[in-house]
Amino acid sequence: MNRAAAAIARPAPVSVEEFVRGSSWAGELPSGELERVCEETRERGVPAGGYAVRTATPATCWIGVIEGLVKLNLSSPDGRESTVTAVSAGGWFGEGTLMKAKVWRYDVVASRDSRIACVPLATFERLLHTHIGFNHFLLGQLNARLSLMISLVGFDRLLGADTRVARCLASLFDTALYPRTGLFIELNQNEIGSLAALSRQRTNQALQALEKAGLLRIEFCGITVLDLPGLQHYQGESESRQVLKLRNPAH
DNA sequence: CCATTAAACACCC
DNA sequence: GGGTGTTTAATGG
Repeated sequence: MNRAAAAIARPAPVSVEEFVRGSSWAGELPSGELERVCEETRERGVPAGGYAVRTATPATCWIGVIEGLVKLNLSSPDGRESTVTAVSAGGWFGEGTLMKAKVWRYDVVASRDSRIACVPLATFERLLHTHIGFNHFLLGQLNARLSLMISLVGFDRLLGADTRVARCLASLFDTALYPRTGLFIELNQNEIGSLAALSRQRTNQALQALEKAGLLRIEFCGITVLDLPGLQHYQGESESRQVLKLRNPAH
């Protein structure tokens, strides 16, 4: 097991300690406390396709992505899976679970070889109870997450397929939640479909439309975003009539 | 009808 | 061998 983790951390570009010290909330802590957090935080390697977290298991740590990309997956009883969002390097997740149920409500699957930082529950609770600056960070984080989720519900209910793919991809660039997302997103078309709740071939059509519109480039096992504002505001033609049907039905 | 999708294909990294 | 692009038949609004 440790062999795998060591193999994944090839040249180890960023140590856990460097990662924690470089996090946006590190500045909210006094130096002694930050040092203690660094000592208590453990690193874990997760190979592509491996689980960082499994649904219905106890949540014992707050998790930051040092390197790689992980997907937060919901699964239905019949075995289908849907990706709620993907967390890239620099992102943190699980604070809501640690503060409430303390049982994971989703799977977290590495979409490629990843390294994660695990802040133990006890450490997280100490920060929560003793540092107001950390609380400010958490409020911002929860607010950003809520905002993202409201957007996602809107995508599902109001948008057509092409536009939904565009917005779901754009949502991965939320700077508050995912501070260091590069323009290349290493997700295959199956995974993008899972994000937008679409089949693979419909996703492929949508991506081709977006590429034709000059908003992104389709790569092998991923896409490169060329025009992020364009993706955020994209409105396909075929969708507009579906939206019209929903607008002012009585008038 | 029209759009979507699962299944099955043929490429090609 | 898995990711991609495309076709076909089946399905559902």
